[in-house]
Amino acid sequence: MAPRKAVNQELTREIIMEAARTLFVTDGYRNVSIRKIAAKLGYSHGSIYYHFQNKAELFYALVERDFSALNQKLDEILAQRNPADVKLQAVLIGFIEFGLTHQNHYEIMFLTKDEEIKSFLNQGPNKSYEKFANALQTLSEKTINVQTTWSVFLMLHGFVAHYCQSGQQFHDVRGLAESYVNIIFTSMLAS
Amino acid sequence: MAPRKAVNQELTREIIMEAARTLFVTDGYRNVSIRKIAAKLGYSHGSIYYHFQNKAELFYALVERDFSALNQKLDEILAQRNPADVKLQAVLIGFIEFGLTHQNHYEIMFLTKDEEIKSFLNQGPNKSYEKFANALQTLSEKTINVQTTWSVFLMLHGFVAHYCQSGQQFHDVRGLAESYVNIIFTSMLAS
DNA sequence: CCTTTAATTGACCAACGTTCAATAAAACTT
DNA sequence: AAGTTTTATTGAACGTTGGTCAATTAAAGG
Repeated sequence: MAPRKAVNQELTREIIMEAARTLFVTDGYRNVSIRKIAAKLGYSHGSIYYHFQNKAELFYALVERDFSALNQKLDEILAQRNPADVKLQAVLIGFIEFGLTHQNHYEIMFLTKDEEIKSFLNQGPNKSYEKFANALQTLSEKTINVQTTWSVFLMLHGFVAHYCQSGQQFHDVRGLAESYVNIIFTSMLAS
Repeated sequence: MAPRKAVNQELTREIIMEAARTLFVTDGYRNVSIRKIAAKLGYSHGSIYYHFQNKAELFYALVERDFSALNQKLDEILAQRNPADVKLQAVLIGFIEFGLTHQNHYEIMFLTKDEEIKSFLNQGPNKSYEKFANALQTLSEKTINVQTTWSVFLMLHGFVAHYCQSGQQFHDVRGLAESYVNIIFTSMLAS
């Protein structure tokens, strides 16, 4: 009943994700519809479903890369030739910076309640947390226990979650983030 | 074109809110539709809009009471005849308990990005935070500054936000919450 | 040139939030 | 009691969403 597009460019997962990403970054998961993505690319909405099984899979494909980016960021900080305490603070502030410069991504990575999305998350959050926890253990020379490590994560999460919600950018709250991290930092050493 | 319901019971905001609340508590904002609420009450969906201007207003009306409940909870803790440090810990754990026993409410109170909902929030979150901050200031005998107070809030928020997302109940994480609060508590005194 | 496969389309579905003219019940007025 | 006004309810309608799928044709392989 319906023709097929002339072949100037076939759709690929890459092309779709590229279009989806820019919409996603500015508008967030809920305000981006499959139809808008298709319209932006000049295709019908049905074609998206040939490449992705549903909206959740498409957006998880974007977010999967963000887990890699976060993991890589942690690795880079660890690879710096700096004193352990400097690197430790860099890890803490780095996590906040990541969260606030990819707010809509962070939301899906660590904040969504959507069951459909969660079904795609797999081990992404766990793996990133493992990296984070290892970094803390290493840099503190094992002086902090798992309970404290987890608590530090939750504290950072609280900061990111709040400023995600308020919509402020990282550069707006850099100073706050630094003193927040300082409080966490000193309380880590005390334990 | 359409008749009007026989008069066994006229709809009121109260009745609607009551029906909405039970659905809301179990299913969350996004999974509760105006149509489901109306169906549960045996009315047409249009009738809801006579009593509430839209979905956001209806659910904010529910959440408004939760701000009162939270404020009241804080007042009750402050009114206890206990040492200040005991009350201080009760405030911290009380906030977490509140958040995790009203997860879908907490989400709208402190976690939503939905602009329509935010437009109804007004001073609700600020007012509750003021109460919380005052409690901290009073109970710590002014030894903590505003920056620390705000940080303590963000830390608690992180705990609640995470376990809201994971869907666990307060009684499942009571132990964790207590040690988390202890870490915060000792770091407060250190500052 | 013929056949097969792969990709695209758009009609279609169920559900959503929201609006609104039509309606009738209820409350007033006389 | 009759007439009028107000108030609450209805459901059709609109636009939008995520998702499905038979029909179709472009491209690939023979």
